[in-house]
Order: sequence, then C-alpha cells, then structure tokens
Amino acid sequence: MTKSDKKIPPRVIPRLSRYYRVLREYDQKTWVSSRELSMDTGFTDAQIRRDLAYFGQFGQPGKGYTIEELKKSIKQILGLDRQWNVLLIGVGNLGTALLRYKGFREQGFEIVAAVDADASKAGKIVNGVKIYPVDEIQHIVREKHILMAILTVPEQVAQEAAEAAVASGIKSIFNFAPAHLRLPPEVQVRHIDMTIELERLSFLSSRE
Amino acid sequence: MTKSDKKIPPRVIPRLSRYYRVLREYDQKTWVSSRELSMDTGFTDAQIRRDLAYFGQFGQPGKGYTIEELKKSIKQILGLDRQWNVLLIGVGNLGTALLRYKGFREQGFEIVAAVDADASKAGKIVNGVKIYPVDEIQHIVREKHILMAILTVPEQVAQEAAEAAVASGIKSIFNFAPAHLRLPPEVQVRHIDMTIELERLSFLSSRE
DNA sequence: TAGATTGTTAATCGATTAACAATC
DNA sequence: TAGATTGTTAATCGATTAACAATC
Repeated sequence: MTKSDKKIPPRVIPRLSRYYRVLREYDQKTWVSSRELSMDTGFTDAQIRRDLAYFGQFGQPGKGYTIEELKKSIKQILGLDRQWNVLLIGVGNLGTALLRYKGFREQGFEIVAAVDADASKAGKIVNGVKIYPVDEIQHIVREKHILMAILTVPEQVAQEAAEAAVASGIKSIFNFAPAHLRLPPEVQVRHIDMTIELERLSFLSSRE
Repeated sequence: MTKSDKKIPPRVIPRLSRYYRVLREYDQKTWVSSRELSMDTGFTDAQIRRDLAYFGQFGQPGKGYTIEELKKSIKQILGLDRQWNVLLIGVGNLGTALLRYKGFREQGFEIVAAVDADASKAGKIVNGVKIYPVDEIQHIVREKHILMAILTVPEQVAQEAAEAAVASGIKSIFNFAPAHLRLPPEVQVRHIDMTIELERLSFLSSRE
C-alpha cells in the first residue's frame, strides 16, 4: 500500500475506526452485511461498501462480510497490526491525565516515555512511565524506537517542542496545545483544539 | 439569526474561530484584507470572503475589513458575547486536568460546578470549583444557569450521565468519553475520540 | 433456482476555487 | 482617477447516495 494508491478521502479513515470498533463487539455472529453495520454505526450501507471498496474486495455478494476477516483487514489498513511507541511531551495536568489513561494501550499505542522542561520532574515515574529532561529527547526517541508524540505543553513552547520532536525522528504528532504547528508536510499532525470545539457548541446553541 | 438562515456549511465555523484568533493578535493595524488573513491563517482569501459572506457584508471593497468591527461580528456570530456556564461531569484524571485548564475562561467558558459519582469527592474544591454528588445535578444546573457540560466519565456510564445532564436542562455536551452518545437531535454534541485520532495518525504513518 | 447482498457506475449533493463587476 | 479589494456568480472539485448488474 503506497501513496500512489487511488486517493482515499480523508473522512473515510475515522469511519473505518468506527466499523472496527463495532466489529469487535460482535461475538456470536460470523457474517455481517453492510446493512447491519449501517444500523450499528449510523452510516449508510452504501457508504460502508464504498469505504471498504477503496481498499479491496472483502465481501461476498449475497452473503456479506466475514467478521473475523474484515476485522483483520481493517486492523491492517489502519496500521494497528503493530505496536506504536509514543512519547509524551509535557507532563502537566493534561499530560499526566493522558499518562494515566488506559484506553490507548488496548489499540497498540503505548506511551513508553515522557519528557518535561521542568528538570525537577526528571526521574519521576507516573503510571509506570519515566519522565526525562527535555534535552534527552533525541536519545530517548532513538533508543525506544518512538515514531509518535503526544504534545501537551503550554502554547508558548508548542512550536519549538514540536520541532525538537521532529528533529529527533518523530513522524506524527497528536497536538493538544492551542497552537497551530508549522512543520514539514511529511510530518502527520492531528490537532485537538478544545476552545474551537467549545466555540462550535456555542455557535450551534446560539442559533436555535 | 435563526435556523431558517441560508445553510451554513458546518466546516465554516471552526474557520471563523481561527479568523477570530488571528484577528485578536493584531494590535497595530486598523484594516485587514482577506489576502492578509489568508497568509496568517493558511486558508485562501476566496474562502475567507466566502465564509464571512454567509453572515453579512463586513468589508469595504478596495479597503478590506476593519479589525475591530470584524472581531466584534465574529464574536457575536460564534455566540461568544456572553458567558457560558459549564458543568464538568466526572472528576477523574482528565476531568481534573480540564478543571485546572485556564484557556476556557478567556473565551467566556466558565466551569462553575462539577459532579462525580464517587460520593467521597463531594464537597471538595478543585481550582475554585466545588464538586457535588451526581444526584444533585438537576439542582445545580438550574441554580447556576448551566447550558453546557463537559463529559469526562468512564465509557460505561457515559450514556446515562449524558441523559441525566440533558434531563436537567443541558443543551450541549462536549464528550471526551469513548462512547457514541444517542441523544435527542436538538442536543448539540462534540465528541473528542482520542483513540480514533491516534488511529488516523497510525493510518497516515503506515502508508508513506 | 430464488433471495440476498456485494462492488461499481452514474447521478446527486455540497463545498471550494476562480474570476470579475461593483465600489471604496 | 488609478489601484485595491470586496461580494457574488459560475466553474470545478470532491464526497455521498442511488441504483443495479454480477454473483454467492
């Protein structure tokens, strides 16, 4: 699977995650149809077939999809058939909360180290994860084969922290800082901007 | 401004938030053009003019937009010209982190109370916010004029907690629990699903 | 074979971009 | 007036939905 595959609309991906999650909840059945998946996910059956068709032919006309095979295929498509070592950058309130969150590990995302600019935090262990001084970032990223970082630092230092991460070899960043990161295009970034989300709610609630 | 206005594409709203944020950083200038906003936000000038045109005529041909007026207009459009009292539901790791986060208040979002199912937390005060037992939710929502909730409870109780919030009068929910909430359509919901976000990064990183 | 459901093509819908007349 | 930039219309692009021949 390469970049030159026919273009996948970006919105397909989170839907695959949803299909995958629903599929994992089936424990009695062997087969599932796009119609059934539609009822359990809220997406239309046409869209589900379309989404899957971007990646191959997984079903059998007249029967549907075998749950086990489809799960395996989506798992592979999403890149979940491996472990992702994750670096947490910034062990403040939010960083600590994420460090303690158990949901990531289940899907193969494992926070294997943390760094913080506050030297007095270095050496501490939170939820089994050791905190290092920020200037050891390069060393840790290489030693622990880390490709992904979660960024939970204050706004003012987000850009430089992200650049340091990229310079160390990090390929994708999950950014919680309220800062628009400017990074090379080959670095994947997902940005959770909590204020923007609240503003969406505010907008919607204001125009009833 | 009512529901019957010409339809606003939903993706316009987070862009308005971005424009607003950039506008607030200008302190020397009086006028700004869509061209300049384009450079500072990364969106095209055509898109910026288009987005603003959904809500009225804010600019002057040949000159651009006056920053103060545009800021005021966007603030009003987003519903930020008032205070939003927010209830935090679930004072665990993530809930506590959000309680301590200072960024919300600046935009008029104020967490005025918290509830938790763990009775032993009741009465405690975190960052100036009092924690109540969950069965007082109705009382608090009414007394404190709360319309918005942030949901940071475990997956298993997310649905029932959301329903309780709605029954108390909450109109919009910012959901951090990894659960797909089924609520009446008039309730606004934003869902941050951290695992899905990590899976997007995983997908993108897997197909270079 | 009859019934069911896929994979895909064509039609529709919606959002973005280009272009430019209107106007400051 | 000359130069700049808006607001809007038309063209393009992209994603979703409908429909159905192929096939289990």
